[in-house]
Amino acid sequence: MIRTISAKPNRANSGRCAACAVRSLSICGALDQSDLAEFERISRHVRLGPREGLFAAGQAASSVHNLTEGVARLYKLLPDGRRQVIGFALPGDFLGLAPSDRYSFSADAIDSVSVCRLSREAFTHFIGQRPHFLIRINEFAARELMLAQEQMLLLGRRTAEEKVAAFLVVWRERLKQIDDDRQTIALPMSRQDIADYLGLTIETVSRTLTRFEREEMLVIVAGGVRLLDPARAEAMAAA
Amino acid sequence: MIRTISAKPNRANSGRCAACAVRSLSICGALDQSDLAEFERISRHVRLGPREGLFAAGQAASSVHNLTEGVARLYKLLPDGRRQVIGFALPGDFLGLAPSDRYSFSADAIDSVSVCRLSREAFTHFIGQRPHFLIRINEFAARELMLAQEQMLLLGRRTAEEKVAAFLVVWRERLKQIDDDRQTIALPMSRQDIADYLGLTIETVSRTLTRFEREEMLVIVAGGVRLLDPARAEAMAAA
DNA sequence: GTCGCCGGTTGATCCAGATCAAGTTCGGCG
DNA sequence: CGCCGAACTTGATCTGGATCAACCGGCGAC
Repeated sequence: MIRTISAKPNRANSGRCAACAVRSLSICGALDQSDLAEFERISRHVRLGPREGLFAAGQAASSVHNLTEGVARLYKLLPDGRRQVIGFALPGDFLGLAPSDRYSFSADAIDSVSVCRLSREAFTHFIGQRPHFLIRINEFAARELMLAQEQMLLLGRRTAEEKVAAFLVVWRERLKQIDDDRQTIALPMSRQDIADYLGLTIETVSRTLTRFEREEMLVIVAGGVRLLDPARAEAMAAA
Repeated sequence: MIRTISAKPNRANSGRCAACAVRSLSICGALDQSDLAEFERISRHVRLGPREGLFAAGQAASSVHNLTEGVARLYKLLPDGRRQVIGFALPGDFLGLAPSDRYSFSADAIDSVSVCRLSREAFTHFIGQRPHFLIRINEFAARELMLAQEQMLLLGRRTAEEKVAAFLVVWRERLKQIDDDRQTIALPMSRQDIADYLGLTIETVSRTLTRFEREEMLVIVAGGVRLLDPARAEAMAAA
């Protein structure tokens, strides 16, 4: 009886992965039909509301996650409460490259988020059987690492103005990649999140955006900004 | 004839990898006897003097490197010359996780450095045949990524004092891991390198170290520092 | 030797961005 | 509707670390 119940969600979700809108963007892009069926069997679809946590730093890293919908913030905290947002995860992003058995950062939903959750154990076994999948994971890791290095340059050596401009340019590029190519750049995260991502205060982010608006580089709208002068933003971001 | 000449260095170096002091620390720790022979065949041993470049950002990423001796600095430059050191590579470290076909950062020798250099092509082929090796590479990538995230926290949210203390503590730990466990922490890199790593100026690094010395937390010696009060340094580094 | 240079230290001053302190806007809710 | 609170903006002031400017000391060239 228990076996039947536990099998049920999988049957109900049959084809879930095959129908996944972000499959080709995600690590699952490297999986064929039969791989996909197995992946679906070992993964569980989870929905989270705004502000709900996916996992927290220090917890046993029992699961890996594949984001399919929404935006998540990834961050680290110092004992006194200072926070560094180390990234924003978008659909297609994989959260599970951990070198230890504990999460080294926390992740929570910004808006409504959907993820595929797999036990780390099952995931490790799964990848061990599939070298092409491992290569894919590797590519993702290398890309993450390059982004992290770019962010170090930003945090260590750029001015507030450059930081905000670079953030907008890179974020726009990422949204474009997941096919959200509107003139308005959606900013689902709060000013505080942006500040903690850029190593600034909320006031500096706010002032800088206001100034960009005054200088007619962009317009601040509900839930985002509209870039009027992308070239200028890109120039600021570049140096 | 050409074939004989090109085979010669390999024969001369036979057993080079088997005798490698840092093999167990490096990605090669995942290789068995026969893997190792093949790895040796496709790799070339290169020595570099102080300040010599391993590769530069923007160049075609034709090689991957495995550091076996010495210390290298990895860094990114902005068009106006501002520099961010994104890491220091020690024996056992692997430089080759690139998501694109161009190097995204530059690397050069700080002191005398030895590396194993492999063509990216041969390396890609090599790992494709060896899933256990891929898993090892993955572990290295995950560790790199975690270090990068820790560094983002440092760059974005820590004070100058915390940055310098954290740098010393982490660096000491790394030296310990490669069996350089002396009371004196060797600092082969310049003050400028440290400043560019921590997102500070050379003056601030110098002043902070001098103050630590005045406060009897450490003693500045030629080529490094001697930690008198590691507990205090660790407390500073923690928060 | 001693000259010059390079890496490092130290001091005085400056300023970008933090901090402190009000406003303002807006969406949710009785 | 009007009240509340959260998110954001704006203004005034402060300060940690940058910048500017000597200076020191060791060492390699000659």
